[in-house]
Amino acid sequence: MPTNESLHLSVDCVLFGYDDDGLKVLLINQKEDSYRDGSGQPMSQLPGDLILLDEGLHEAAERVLYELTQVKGVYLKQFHAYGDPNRVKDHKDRSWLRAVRTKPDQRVITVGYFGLVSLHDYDPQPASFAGGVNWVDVSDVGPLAFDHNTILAGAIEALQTQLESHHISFELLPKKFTLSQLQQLYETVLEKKFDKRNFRKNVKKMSHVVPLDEKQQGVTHKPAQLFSFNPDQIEHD
Amino acid sequence: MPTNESLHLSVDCVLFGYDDDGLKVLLINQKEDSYRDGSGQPMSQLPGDLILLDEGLHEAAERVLYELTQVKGVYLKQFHAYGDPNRVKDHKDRSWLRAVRTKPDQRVITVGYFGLVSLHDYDPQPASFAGGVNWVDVSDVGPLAFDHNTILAGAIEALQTQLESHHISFELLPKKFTLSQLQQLYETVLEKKFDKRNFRKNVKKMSHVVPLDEKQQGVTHKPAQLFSFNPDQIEHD
DNA sequence: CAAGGTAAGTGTTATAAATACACTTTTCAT
DNA sequence: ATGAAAAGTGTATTTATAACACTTACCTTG
Repeated sequence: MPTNESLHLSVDCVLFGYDDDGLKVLLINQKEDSYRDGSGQPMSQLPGDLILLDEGLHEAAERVLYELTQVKGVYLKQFHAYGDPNRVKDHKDRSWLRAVRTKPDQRVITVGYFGLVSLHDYDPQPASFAGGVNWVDVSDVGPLAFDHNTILAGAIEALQTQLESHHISFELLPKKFTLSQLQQLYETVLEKKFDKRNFRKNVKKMSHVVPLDEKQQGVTHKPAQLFSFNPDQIEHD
Repeated sequence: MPTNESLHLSVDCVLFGYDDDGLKVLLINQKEDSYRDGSGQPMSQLPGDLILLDEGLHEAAERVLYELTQVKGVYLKQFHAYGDPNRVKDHKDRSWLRAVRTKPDQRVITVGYFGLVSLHDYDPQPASFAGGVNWVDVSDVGPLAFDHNTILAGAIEALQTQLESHHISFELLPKKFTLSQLQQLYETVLEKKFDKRNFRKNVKKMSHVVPLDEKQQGVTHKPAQLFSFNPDQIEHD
């Protein structure tokens, strides 16, 4: 039985997009008709690619995302490497690999990166050369190719952990945001409710969240005070 | 100028060993005389190896440690992947690579694992086929080969973070331990002092630390109560 | 066998952080 | 002018953290 002669390395990117409508993840589904799951649905996967010989891991993740979304400067963070020798050998994944890779049997180790973009200000215009590119609500994600459900779960966990410890929430919000938006973001990502008054008390202690001389406009209720992040105030690691 | 034609993957293990004497890390120094730093000192490095084609990442880390220390069942956790294209190309590292690798110019991406062992009960007997194998106090570690100082720093950070969030302290302690030993472990790893009474108050709240009907013996002072970890009480992720 | 050395063990008070909880205000729409 | 809708605001309670010093048990030695 012929097995892999060599070993390849890829990055897979879990790009989270957030707007008032929820937390989404960018998925692509392959054009190839043959690549469908049992029920004939085209199967989705995380954007990823083999890394080039002279590029770093972070660089590779940036390239993958740029090629897909044309967006640069996305916050990106490595969270885990996945190296099960059989991670790309599931039956359901074979047909697509045969269609798209010269060596479908090669073993691929992948390094997972998660990225954060705000979907408020603009839509990162998925460049859809690779087939359909969709933002899918994280709670509506169905079965993905390979071990991509596992990778997504790892990314969500990393995002939850880091939302509290590092100051990354602003990567998911518009430049100017209300405290209710900030609270909703926390509630969505961490999947729990916060008390409004207590939440705001805590925000007041954060020196990197600064109130603007500006109010929300065009709403049918009392307009909220706008805030922004002051990057200078963020303590880095 | 010929550059890498292929890309290889290794694991590097940061094996932490703890005893009443401090936190150590297992380093190997290469036999090859040629492999010395500027001042003629033999250079040390973290134990690591290319992964085999049919083995998983975790498995590979287990193998590397088993080959070096003959110890199985070590707590092992992946913490980061390092993939700078030039990470093994530093001048200081070339001579050894030429001596030991068939393709010294190949690019190597490495996945870092940290491991924890208690040095109280026994000495894991470094199997020294690979040259000198030494436990070095983490604060005495000098310059290492490749980017291994960076990797070590990453491992220490991961250990610090996880000592508090996950319950891994017992991996570094003898099966039966005193509260003073536990406190010292925390103080050593986290590099800060704790108040004895407050520390013990907190430990009493941890259901996975259980008092034994047994006291310390052979000490020249009031013998301490012994405790152990109850693995059933540890909430897993 | 008494005295001294050594680390173990123990409680209280003060300060800070987290939680629980309900009404008033501002704007827009009708 | 009225109603709808979300913004905005304060206090009291509970819980966690922090600071702090003396007594106890065992071993050693003289």
